[in-house]
Amino acid sequence: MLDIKLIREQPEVVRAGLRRKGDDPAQVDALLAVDERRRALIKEVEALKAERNAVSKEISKMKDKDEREAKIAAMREVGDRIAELDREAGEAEAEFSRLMLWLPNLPHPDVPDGTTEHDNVVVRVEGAQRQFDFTPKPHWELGEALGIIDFERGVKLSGTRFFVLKGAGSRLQRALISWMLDVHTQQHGYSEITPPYVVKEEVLVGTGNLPRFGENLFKIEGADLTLIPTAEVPVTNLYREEILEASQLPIYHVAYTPCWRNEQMSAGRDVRGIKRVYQFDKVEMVKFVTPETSYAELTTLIDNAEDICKGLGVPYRLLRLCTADLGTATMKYDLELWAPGVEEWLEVSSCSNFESYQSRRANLRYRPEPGAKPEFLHTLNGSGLALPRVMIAIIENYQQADGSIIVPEVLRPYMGGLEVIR
RNA sequence: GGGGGCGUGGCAGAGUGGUCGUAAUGCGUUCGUCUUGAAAACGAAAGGCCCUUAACCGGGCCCGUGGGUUCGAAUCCCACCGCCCCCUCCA
Repeated sequence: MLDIKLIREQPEVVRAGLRRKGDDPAQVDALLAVDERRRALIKEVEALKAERNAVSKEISKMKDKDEREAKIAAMREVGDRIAELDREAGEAEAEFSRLMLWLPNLPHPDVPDGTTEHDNVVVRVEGAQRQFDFTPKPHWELGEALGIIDFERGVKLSGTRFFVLKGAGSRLQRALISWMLDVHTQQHGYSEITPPYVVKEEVLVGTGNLPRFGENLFKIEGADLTLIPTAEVPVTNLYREEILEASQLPIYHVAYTPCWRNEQMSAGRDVRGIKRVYQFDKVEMVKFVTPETSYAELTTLIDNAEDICKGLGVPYRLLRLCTADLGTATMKYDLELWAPGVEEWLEVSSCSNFESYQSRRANLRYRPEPGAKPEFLHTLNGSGLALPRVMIAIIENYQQADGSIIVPEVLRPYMGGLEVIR
C-alpha cells in the first residue's frame, strides 16, 4: 500500500510510476475522488456525533421531564441521521480500501525501464561453465536412472507437476536445507523460524499476494486458509499489527518451508523435470529494517544468497529486474544458476526491497525513538535458495559420464560423508 | 467432540446503562523534588487510529472482533475469534 498523502500531494509522481510499470495511471484519479467523498462524510458524521455526545451529557443532568423528552426525541433523529451517514462513510471507506490495496508499489528511480523480462539487466556472471567431454544430460534423465526422482509416482499420487524424491535424492535435498539454514543462521546472522504452512486471507493481503495476485494460490476447501506460496508470507506477517522498538531492528529471519503454487501455464512449457512444479521446498530470508537502511540491507541480502551459490560451486548470474518484472517490490534482483543439461539459467532467488508497501498493508510499525510516533518499517526478502532448481543445477553440473553425480563438498558432512550418488 | 469459566491500558485488576470515570487502584516505565550517588518517600507524565491544522488547539473512534437494542453501551442482546479448567479423543 502506498501512502495516501503521497497520492494526494504528488499524484503526478504516482501516475508516472504506474506508467513505468505499464499500469493504469487513472487509478490515481479514482482513488482521489473516493478519498474526497470519504473525508467529507467523516467530517459530517463526526460533527453530529460531537453534538450527540454533548446533548447526551446534558440529558443525564436534566430534571424537567418535558424538556428531557424533547431532547431525547431530537437526538433520536440525530441518531438516525448518524446511522445513515455511518453507512455511507463505511461504503466509501470500503471502496477506498479496495482501491488502495489494488494499487501496486512504485518502482525505485534506479530500476531500469522495461516491458518484458528481456529488459532485465545482467549485472554480473560468476563462475566458469564446466567444459564437458560428453553431452550433459538433463536432470530428469539422470534422476530417474539413479532412482532419486520419481515422476510417474508423483503424478499417480497428486497429478501433473508433482514429483517424489527418493533415497539419495531426498537426502540431498535435506542436506541442502540444513546447510543453507546453517549458513544463514551461523554466518549471516539470521534467526530461524518455523511458521505455519497455511495462512488466513489477511496475511496474504499483508504481503501483497492478495487481492491482485491470487490466481496461483491453493485454497483449502472447507476452511478459510490458503497454502503458503512462500515463507515470505507468514514470516513477513509475523509482527503484523505490532509496534516494534527501534532497538529491536534490524530483525533477520530465515525459514525453511514447503511452498505451493498453482501455476497457470501454457501446456507444453517446462513440462519435464522439476523446474516448475506445484509444490516445492525453499529457504527464505526476511528482513525488517528501518527505512534509511533498506537499500544497504538489500545489498547484503543479495550477498547472503550469493554465498550459497558460491558455496555450491555452480556458475550463476545476477540480474537487475526491470519495471515490468518487479511484482510488488520497489527494486528486485534475481539470481540464476546455470544448468548445463537443460542449457538454461534457472531462477533460484529473488531479492526484493518492498520499502513500506508491505508494512502498511500488514500494519507493521516501529518506534524510531522511545515516545516517538510509530512509523512503518521496511521489509525485504530473498530466497536462499529455492530447492528444486538448486537440485537441478547440482545434478546437471556435477554429473559424470556414467550418470553418477558428485556431491558438492559443502554438503558431504550433511550426507554422512557420501561423495558420489550412483 | 461435551460441559464450565474468562477476554478492560506495558502488566495485574476494579468497574453490570448516564454522574464517581479524563477507565479506579496497584505494579512497572519516564521525568522532577530530595541525595555526593543510589534507594526510599513525595509530585507529575505517559496509548493507538481517523478528520482538521503549517503547527498548536479542536473533534470522532477504540475495553477481543463484528452486528444489534438505546437519546446514550466497557456494562444489555446475538454471532464469531481467542484463552483457561474438567471430561473425551489423540500424534
